[in-house]
Amino acid sequence: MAVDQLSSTFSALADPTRRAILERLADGEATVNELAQPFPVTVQAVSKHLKVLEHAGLITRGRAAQWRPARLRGRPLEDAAGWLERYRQFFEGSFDRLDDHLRAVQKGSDG
Amino acid sequence: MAVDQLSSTFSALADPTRRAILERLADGEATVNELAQPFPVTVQAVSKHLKVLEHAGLITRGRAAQWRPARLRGRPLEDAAGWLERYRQFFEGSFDRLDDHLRAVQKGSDG
DNA sequence: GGTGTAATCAACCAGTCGGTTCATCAACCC
DNA sequence: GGGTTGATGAACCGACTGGTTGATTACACC
Repeated sequence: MAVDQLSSTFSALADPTRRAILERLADGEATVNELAQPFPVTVQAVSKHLKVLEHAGLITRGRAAQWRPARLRGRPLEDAAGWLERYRQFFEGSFDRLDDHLRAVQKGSDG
Repeated sequence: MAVDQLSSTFSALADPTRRAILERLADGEATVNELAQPFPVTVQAVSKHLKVLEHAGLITRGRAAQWRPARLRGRPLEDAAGWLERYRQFFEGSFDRLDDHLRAVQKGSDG
Protein backbone atom coordinates (compact mmCIF):
# COMPACT_ATOMS: atom_id res chain seq x y z
CA MET A 1 0.00 0.00 0.00
CA ALA A 2 1.35 3.38 -0.95
CA VAL A 3 2.42 5.40 2.08
CA ASP A 4 2.78 8.88 0.63
CA GLN A 5 -0.26 11.01 -0.11
CA LEU A 6 0.50 11.61 -3.76
CA SER A 7 0.85 7.89 -4.48
CA SER A 8 -2.44 7.18 -2.73
CA THR A 9 -4.14 9.87 -4.78
CA PHE A 10 -2.81 8.74 -8.16
CA SER A 11 -3.46 5.13 -7.24
CA ALA A 12 -7.06 5.95 -6.39
CA LEU A 13 -7.47 7.82 -9.68
CA ALA A 14 -6.04 4.92 -11.66
CA ASP A 15 -9.34 3.04 -11.63
CA PRO A 16 -12.04 4.13 -14.13
CA THR A 17 -14.87 3.16 -11.77
CA ARG A 18 -13.41 5.34 -9.04
CA ARG A 19 -12.97 8.26 -11.44
CA ALA A 20 -16.59 7.87 -12.52
CA ILE A 21 -17.63 7.89 -8.88
CA LEU A 22 -15.78 11.15 -8.36
CA GLU A 23 -17.39 12.64 -11.45
CA ARG A 24 -20.77 11.74 -10.07
CA LEU A 25 -19.89 13.21 -6.70
CA ALA A 26 -19.01 16.47 -8.40
CA ASP A 27 -22.76 16.91 -8.84
CA GLY A 28 -23.34 16.55 -5.12
CA GLU A 29 -23.17 13.91 -2.42
CA ALA A 30 -24.61 10.44 -2.98
CA THR A 31 -25.16 7.19 -1.14
CA VAL A 32 -23.43 3.90 -1.87
CA ASN A 33 -26.48 2.45 -3.58
CA GLU A 34 -26.87 5.51 -5.76
CA LEU A 35 -23.21 5.39 -6.68
CA ALA A 36 -23.31 1.67 -7.42
CA GLN A 37 -26.31 1.81 -9.72
CA PRO A 38 -24.55 2.76 -12.99
CA PHE A 39 -21.88 0.09 -12.65
CA PRO A 40 -22.04 -3.62 -13.38
CA VAL A 41 -20.57 -4.51 -10.00
CA THR A 42 -21.99 -5.29 -6.59
CA VAL A 43 -22.63 -2.70 -3.90
CA GLN A 44 -19.86 -4.29 -1.86
CA ALA A 45 -17.34 -3.60 -4.60
CA VAL A 46 -18.38 0.05 -4.71
CA SER A 47 -18.15 0.18 -0.94
CA LYS A 48 -14.55 -0.97 -1.27
CA HIS A 49 -13.89 1.68 -3.88
CA LEU A 50 -15.28 4.30 -1.53
CA LYS A 51 -12.93 3.08 1.16
CA VAL A 52 -10.00 3.54 -1.18
CA LEU A 53 -11.18 7.04 -2.05
CA GLU A 54 -11.72 7.87 1.61
CA HIS A 55 -8.28 6.57 2.53
CA ALA A 56 -6.81 8.80 -0.16
CA GLY A 57 -8.74 11.73 1.27
CA LEU A 58 -10.69 12.21 -1.93
CA ILE A 59 -14.05 11.85 -0.24
CA THR A 60 -15.56 12.16 3.21
CA ARG A 61 -18.44 10.08 4.50
CA GLY A 62 -21.47 11.56 6.21
CA ARG A 63 -23.97 9.93 8.47
CA ALA A 64 -27.74 10.21 8.05
CA ALA A 65 -29.79 7.39 9.52
CA GLN A 66 -28.55 4.22 7.83
CA TRP A 67 -27.10 6.13 4.92
CA ARG A 68 -23.47 7.09 4.62
CA PRO A 69 -23.43 9.74 1.89
CA ALA A 70 -20.11 10.35 0.21
CA ARG A 71 -18.89 13.83 -0.55
CA LEU A 72 -16.10 14.97 -2.83
CA ARG A 73 -13.03 16.54 -1.28
CA GLY A 74 -10.83 18.57 -3.59
CA ARG A 75 -7.62 18.93 -1.69
CA PRO A 76 -5.78 15.79 -2.90
CA LEU A 77 -6.90 16.55 -6.44
CA GLU A 78 -5.37 19.96 -6.06
CA ASP A 79 -2.11 18.47 -4.86
CA ALA A 80 -2.04 16.05 -7.77
CA ALA A 81 -2.77 18.88 -10.17
CA GLY A 82 0.05 20.82 -8.54
CA TRP A 83 2.48 18.00 -9.14
CA LEU A 84 1.48 17.76 -12.78
CA GLU A 85 1.64 21.51 -13.15
CA ARG A 86 5.40 21.39 -12.81
CA TYR A 87 5.51 19.60 -16.15
CA ARG A 88 3.45 22.20 -17.96
CA GLN A 89 6.54 23.24 -19.88
CA PHE A 90 6.46 19.83 -21.53
CA PHE A 91 2.81 20.15 -22.48
CA GLU A 92 3.00 22.77 -25.15
CA GLY A 93 4.31 21.96 -28.59
CA SER A 94 6.70 19.25 -29.66
CA PHE A 95 8.60 17.47 -26.95
CA ASP A 96 11.43 16.94 -29.37
CA ARG A 97 12.16 20.64 -29.52
CA LEU A 98 11.62 20.90 -25.81
CA ASP A 99 14.73 18.91 -25.08
CA ASP A 100 16.90 21.37 -26.97
CA HIS A 101 15.11 24.21 -25.27
CA LEU A 102 15.71 22.70 -21.85
CA ARG A 103 19.38 22.16 -22.44
CA ALA A 104 19.71 25.75 -23.58
CA VAL A 105 17.90 26.98 -20.49
CA GLN A 106 20.02 24.85 -18.22
CA LYS A 107 23.19 26.28 -19.64
CA GLY A 108 21.95 29.85 -19.69
CA SER A 109 20.52 30.27 -16.19
CA ASP A 110 19.69 28.50 -12.96
CA GLY A 111 16.90 25.86 -13.07
CA MET B 1 -4.10 -4.06 -16.61
CA ALA B 2 -5.77 -0.75 -17.28
CA VAL B 3 -6.99 -0.43 -20.85
CA ASP B 4 -7.80 3.25 -21.08
CA GLN B 5 -5.09 5.86 -21.44
CA LEU B 6 -6.01 7.86 -18.37
CA SER B 7 -5.94 4.83 -16.12
CA SER B 8 -2.54 3.83 -17.48
CA THR B 9 -1.22 7.32 -16.83
CA PHE B 10 -2.51 7.60 -13.26
CA SER B 11 -1.40 4.06 -12.54
CA ALA B 12 2.10 4.85 -13.77
CA LEU B 13 2.18 7.99 -11.61
CA ALA B 14 1.05 6.08 -8.53
CA ASP B 15 4.57 4.79 -7.84
CA PRO B 16 7.04 7.16 -6.14
CA THR B 17 10.03 5.62 -7.91
CA ARG B 18 8.41 6.23 -11.28
CA ARG B 19 7.52 9.81 -10.36
CA ALA B 20 11.13 10.38 -9.30
CA ILE B 21 12.28 8.96 -12.61
CA LEU B 22 10.06 11.41 -14.45
CA GLU B 23 11.38 14.28 -12.34
CA ARG B 24 14.88 13.30 -13.27
CA LEU B 25 13.96 13.05 -16.93
CA ALA B 26 12.62 16.58 -16.79
CA ASP B 27 16.27 17.62 -16.65
CA GLY B 28 16.98 15.77 -19.89
CA GLU B 29 17.23 12.24 -21.17
CA ALA B 30 19.06 9.55 -19.20
CA THR B 31 20.08 5.92 -19.47
CA VAL B 32 18.74 3.08 -17.35
CA ASN B 33 21.89 2.91 -15.25
CA GLU B 34 21.82 6.63 -14.61
CA LEU B 35 18.19 6.45 -13.65
CA ALA B 36 18.71 3.46 -11.38
CA GLN B 37 21.60 4.95 -9.43
CA PRO B 38 19.63 6.99 -6.85
CA PHE B 39 17.32 4.11 -5.97
CA PRO B 40 17.90 1.13 -3.70
CA VAL B 41 16.65 -1.30 -6.33
CA THR B 42 18.27 -3.28 -9.12
CA VAL B 43 18.68 -2.05 -12.66
CA GLN B 44 16.20 -4.69 -13.76
CA ALA B 45 13.53 -3.21 -11.52
CA VAL B 46 14.11 0.22 -13.03
CA SER B 47 13.99 -1.30 -16.48
CA LYS B 48 10.56 -2.64 -15.59
CA HIS B 49 9.49 0.78 -14.37
CA LEU B 50 10.60 2.28 -17.66
CA LYS B 51 8.52 -0.26 -19.50
CA VAL B 52 5.47 0.79 -17.51
CA LEU B 53 6.20 4.44 -18.26
CA GLU B 54 6.73 3.69 -21.92
CA HIS B 55 3.53 1.69 -22.12
CA ALA B 56 1.71 4.67 -20.60
CA GLY B 57 3.31 6.91 -23.22
CA LEU B 58 5.08 8.97 -20.57
CA ILE B 59 8.50 8.33 -22.04
CA THR B 60 10.07 7.32 -25.31
CA ARG B 61 13.21 5.26 -25.65
CA GLY B 62 16.12 6.22 -27.87
CA ARG B 63 18.90 4.10 -29.31
CA ALA B 64 22.55 5.06 -29.15
CA ALA B 65 25.00 2.18 -29.33
CA GLN B 66 24.18 -0.09 -26.39
CA TRP B 67 22.37 2.67 -24.54
CA ARG B 68 18.63 3.16 -24.58
CA PRO B 69 18.16 6.71 -23.30
CA ALA B 70 14.72 7.55 -21.94
CA ARG B 71 13.08 10.85 -22.71
CA LEU B 72 10.08 12.49 -21.08
CA ARG B 73 6.89 12.86 -23.08
CA GLY B 74 4.41 15.40 -21.82
CA ARG B 75 1.22 14.49 -23.64
CA PRO B 76 -0.26 11.99 -21.14
CA LEU B 77 0.65 14.33 -18.29
CA GLU B 78 -1.27 17.03 -20.08
CA ASP B 79 -4.29 14.77 -20.43
CA ALA B 80 -4.14 13.86 -16.75
CA ALA B 81 -3.85 17.52 -15.82
CA GLY B 82 -6.82 18.22 -18.06
CA TRP B 83 -8.92 15.66 -16.24
CA LEU B 84 -8.00 17.15 -12.88
CA GLU B 85 -8.63 20.63 -14.17
CA ARG B 86 -12.36 19.92 -14.30
CA TYR B 87 -12.34 19.77 -10.51
CA ARG B 88 -10.67 23.12 -10.08
CA GLN B 89 -13.92 24.49 -8.66
CA PHE B 90 -13.41 22.15 -5.72
CA PHE B 91 -9.85 23.28 -5.14
CA GLU B 92 -10.41 26.74 -3.81
CA GLY B 93 -11.67 27.31 -0.29
CA SER B 94 -13.69 25.07 1.93
CA PHE B 95 -15.36 22.11 0.31
CA ASP B 96 -18.12 22.38 2.90
CA ARG B 97 -19.29 25.66 1.45
CA LEU B 98 -18.83 24.31 -2.01
CA ASP B 99 -21.61 21.82 -1.50
CA ASP B 100 -24.08 24.55 -0.66
CA HIS B 101 -22.85 26.51 -3.61
CA LEU B 102 -23.32 23.53 -5.90
CA ARG B 103 -26.85 22.85 -4.71
CA ALA B 104 -27.73 26.50 -5.28
CA VAL B 105 -26.30 26.34 -8.77
CA GLN B 106 -28.13 23.12 -9.53
CA LYS B 107 -31.46 24.62 -8.48
CA GLY B 108 -30.87 27.89 -10.21
CA SER B 109 -30.04 26.64 -13.69
CA ASP B 110 -30.15 23.56 -15.85
CA GLY B 111 -28.25 20.55 -14.47
C1' DG C 1 -39.55 -6.78 19.15
C1' DG C 2 -39.65 -8.33 14.38
C1' DT C 3 -39.08 -7.06 9.48
C1' DG C 4 -36.96 -4.58 5.76
C1' DT C 5 -33.26 -1.78 3.95
C1' DA C 6 -28.47 0.46 3.78
C1' DA C 7 -24.04 -0.63 4.36
C1' DT C 8 -20.04 -3.02 5.94
C1' DC C 9 -17.32 -7.21 7.34
C1' DA C 10 -15.14 -11.56 6.30
C1' DA C 11 -13.40 -15.01 3.56
C1' DC C 12 -12.06 -16.31 -0.71
C1' DC C 13 -10.18 -16.15 -5.68
C1' DA C 14 -7.62 -14.95 -9.91
C1' DG C 15 -4.74 -11.55 -11.68
C1' DT C 16 -1.41 -7.89 -11.30
C1' DC C 17 2.68 -5.49 -9.15
C1' DG C 18 7.23 -4.53 -7.55
C1' DG C 19 10.94 -6.75 -6.48
C1' DT C 20 14.61 -10.35 -6.80
C1' DT C 21 18.22 -13.66 -9.18
C1' DC C 22 20.12 -15.88 -13.07
C1' DA C 23 20.67 -15.93 -18.00
C1' DT C 24 20.87 -13.79 -22.42
C1' DC C 25 21.30 -10.33 -26.09
C1' DA C 26 23.62 -6.16 -28.18
C1' DA C 27 27.23 -3.20 -28.94
C1' DC C 28 31.81 -1.39 -28.19
C1' DC C 29 36.93 -2.12 -28.11
C1' DC C 30 41.41 -4.36 -28.11
C1' DG D 1 36.96 -13.24 -31.70
C1' DG D 2 36.91 -12.53 -26.72
C1' DG D 3 36.13 -9.47 -22.85
C1' DT D 4 33.47 -5.78 -20.91
C1' DT D 5 29.51 -3.05 -20.30
C1' DG D 6 24.45 -1.66 -20.99
C1' DA D 7 20.14 -3.47 -21.04
C1' DT D 8 16.44 -6.85 -21.38
C1' DG D 9 14.20 -11.63 -20.73
C1' DA D 10 12.49 -15.24 -17.86
C1' DA D 11 11.16 -17.42 -13.83
C1' DC D 12 9.90 -16.86 -9.35
C1' DC D 13 7.97 -14.73 -4.87
C1' DG D 14 5.10 -12.21 -1.46
C1' DA D 15 1.83 -8.64 -1.29
C1' DC D 16 -1.88 -6.12 -3.00
C1' DT D 17 -6.22 -5.44 -6.02
C1' DG D 18 -10.79 -5.79 -7.67
C1' DG D 19 -14.17 -8.70 -7.68
C1' DT D 20 -17.43 -12.24 -5.76
C1' DT D 21 -20.74 -14.52 -2.12
C1' DG D 22 -22.52 -14.99 2.50
C1' DA D 23 -23.04 -13.10 7.07
C1' DT D 24 -23.52 -9.26 10.12
C1' DT D 25 -24.38 -4.60 11.93
C1' DA D 26 -27.23 -0.29 12.17
C1' DC D 27 -31.19 2.05 11.64
C1' DA D 28 -36.32 3.00 10.44
C1' DC D 29 -40.93 1.57 10.76
C1' DC D 30 -44.90 -0.96 11.99
